Amino acid sequence: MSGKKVPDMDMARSLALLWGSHTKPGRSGLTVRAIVEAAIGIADAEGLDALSMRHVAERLGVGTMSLYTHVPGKTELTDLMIDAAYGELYRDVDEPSAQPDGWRGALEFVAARNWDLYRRHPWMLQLVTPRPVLGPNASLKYEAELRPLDGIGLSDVEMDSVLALVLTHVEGTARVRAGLDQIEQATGMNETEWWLASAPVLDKVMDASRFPVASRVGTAAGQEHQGASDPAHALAFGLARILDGVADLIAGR
Amino acid sequence: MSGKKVPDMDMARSLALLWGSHTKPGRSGLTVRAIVEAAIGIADAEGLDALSMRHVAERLGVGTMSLYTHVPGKTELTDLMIDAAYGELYRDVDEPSAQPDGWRGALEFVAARNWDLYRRHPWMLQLVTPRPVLGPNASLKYEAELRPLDGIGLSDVEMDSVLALVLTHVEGTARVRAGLDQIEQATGMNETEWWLASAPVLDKVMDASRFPVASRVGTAAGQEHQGASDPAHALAFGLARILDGVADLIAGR
DNA sequence: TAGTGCTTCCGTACGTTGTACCGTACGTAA
DNA sequence: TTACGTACGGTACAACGTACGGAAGCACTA
Repeated sequence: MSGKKVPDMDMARSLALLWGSHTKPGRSGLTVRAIVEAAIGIADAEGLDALSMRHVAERLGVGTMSLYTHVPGKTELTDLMIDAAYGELYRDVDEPSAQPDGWRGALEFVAARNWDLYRRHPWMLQLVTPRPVLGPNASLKYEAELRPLDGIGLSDVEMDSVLALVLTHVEGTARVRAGLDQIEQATGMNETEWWLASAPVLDKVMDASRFPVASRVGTAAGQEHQGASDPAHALAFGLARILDGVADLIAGR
Repeated sequence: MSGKKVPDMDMARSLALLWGSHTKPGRSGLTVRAIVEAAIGIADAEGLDALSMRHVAERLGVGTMSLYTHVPGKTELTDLMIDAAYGELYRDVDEPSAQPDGWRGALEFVAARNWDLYRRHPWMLQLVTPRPVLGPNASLKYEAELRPLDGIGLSDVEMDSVLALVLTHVEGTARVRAGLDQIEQATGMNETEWWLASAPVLDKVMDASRFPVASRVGTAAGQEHQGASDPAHALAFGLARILDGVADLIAGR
């Protein structure tokens, strides 16, 4: 009952790290910023599984334990990585609301930007936590993505719900996309090749007599997407349905 | 260039395990089924992080390496866990299509069942891979969930897309829910307590002068949900919008 | 019944991981 | 020049998945 961590302390420490300006480099040039950049480089190139403190230290030409002088632990490092990545999203806070085609065009833009971000940094999908990382870029992201929804007939709570819905959809489809990429990299077999190779197995599994609808639809969808799933198509299709539903909500006022 | 695994071999082995009837217990009573059940018990109670081969063996009163006689490795074990969990979903293949209120009621039922499944087995959210686990229960799930969408004016590909959209939405919101539970268990602080405690920090982060919309909407949503997010509300709100959008698609024919 | 062989069981060991602990060595201020 | 504080990093520990090889029990045949 006593080994419990005190969240306040951790949070204060994380916040100081996230918001603290760049500390001066020590005698070996080691900086929080440099550590974060090295970590992101590794995660981008080799995946989150390859991200170890030893690996980061090695890339920086530094002893492993030296990292702990600047960063409390791996958890805080990943928080810093996430906030740094959020910084890539928008040029300025009005970029989404400046898009053409009103709130619909803006949400499509937001979806595309988040999708691209996840494609560049697929490791983010393994690190996202329900409680937001309260870094300097998270607030800006939230403001930028909310502005186009202001004054179109939604309540404040609805604005938040609509944005969350779109972001959850993008995250879900991006996760599938990232998973496919990871499998392809691991096995050297892309989705289409896999689908073609496992067609006979799928036919047996999807027994047409026991599962008539599944076998028919599965075959049609497989042919269309040349694989078990097509995340890019799912993103577009789902977003269109969601935005139609939001339009209904607004029109119902 | 030679250490690459041959997917076909792995797949054949996995399929044999998934579909193979229960092998007879050896001289210590060890069975694939028993191993899977023990693993699920651990993952349910202590989370996926606590699921180790040593732990499973300990629970069964068996040497760690004995497990490898019955299961090739941890990856295959988790595949078996997932398929076993899918078996809990539906009483029979017509349960979703027998729901009242047509395709809409059926999809709401499907969403609720998947949501409940993820609440019972939150570890599934950390294991789901884009390529389906081709076990005996996956096909049944697919058929059961597709049937209510048959003959309502959607093409085959659209049926698959609509189902995938709903399932992705449920998975995304359930992931948030599971994340909150995990944090609460780790810190002993529930979402509302955390939100109340970090209100001053949030006020500073969401500077009302720089981020007027974010601070206003964030406050409203926070008050409404008594926390940074409310997955159950997000599930219902999002599903309503999605189903409205699907209705538009059908009506547009 | 004795022998033979196959399968099941499992102890040991290796290479990983995050990080606690503590000694060393350097840059800066007095 | 001396002294202090901080940055650096070597070693060590517990936990992980699992390769390897020995030991032991069961089902057969002779």
